[in-house]
Amino acid sequence: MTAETTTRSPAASADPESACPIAPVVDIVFSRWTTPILWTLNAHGRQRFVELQRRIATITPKVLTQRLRQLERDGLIVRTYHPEVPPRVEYEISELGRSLAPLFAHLAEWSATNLDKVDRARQEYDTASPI
Amino acid sequence: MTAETTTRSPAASADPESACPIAPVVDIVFSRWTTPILWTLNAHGRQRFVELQRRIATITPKVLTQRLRQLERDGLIVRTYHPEVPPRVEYEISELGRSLAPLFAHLAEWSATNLDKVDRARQEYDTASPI
DNA sequence: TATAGTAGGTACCTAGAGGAAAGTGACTAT
DNA sequence: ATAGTCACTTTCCTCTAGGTACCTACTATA
Repeated sequence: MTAETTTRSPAASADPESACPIAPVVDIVFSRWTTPILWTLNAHGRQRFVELQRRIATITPKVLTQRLRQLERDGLIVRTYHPEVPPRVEYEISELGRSLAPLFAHLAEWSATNLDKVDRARQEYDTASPI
Repeated sequence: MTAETTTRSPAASADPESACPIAPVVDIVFSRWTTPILWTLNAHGRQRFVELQRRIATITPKVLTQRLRQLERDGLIVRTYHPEVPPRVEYEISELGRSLAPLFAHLAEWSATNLDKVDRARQEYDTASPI
């Protein structure tokens, strides 16, 4: 990550953050694989590593581990380790993570309303005369 | 996609899309550089290429062109070419793009409320005992 | 004895996104 | 004659996220 994210020079509308105030949130919430993980944990409740892996399926265990650690560090999920044999680890969404639910619902709503418009725009663009 | 088998096992939520219904929207709206561009166009109105480049600053002209083309194809922005000398091109947000504004506002609100919680969670995680 | 199951860790490697820098075309101003 | 402007385009290069494959400890079960 960019380690100098909190430098706030007043006149510097140079970096992408001052050009876009939601850039930090986008980094945290909408980086690669985080939305499927958060969505799955929110939809199906507390789950073990292999359950997540099975539900998302195209993610590799290495990357799943990375993303889970990152989400845990950001406080969006909670990891519970049970020192049994074989080991058992459970992941669940945190309160902070659950506070994203209305946002996700909003996004799903926009998707339902406008995704076909994007598709149509693409078709128009692709069939238009390439001047 | 996987369209070969007729066996529909109920647990076949394999691809990341079925695991996360908002994945397509995230791809369209929150891919790299798209949020700063959309935010800038929404905040400052119709702008020329160099204005966008100056406001976002860390983006290179090559990537800015790529992202603008992509957003135009998706119908989120409108490009207007004026065949003058020197050439003049103006970009503005489309109606479809403007429909994202409440979503962005929602995101900004979440950011204002919870970004410091993420920061605190990170500090806690980093200072915790690494068992 | 061998195998399966769990939750990862580690080493190596590749593809592709993105950055740097220079070029382009048509015209104008000096 | 030369330089400058705009909106890119092109070429080359780097860097890293992510993929593949294999490894760990431990026990129950066959």
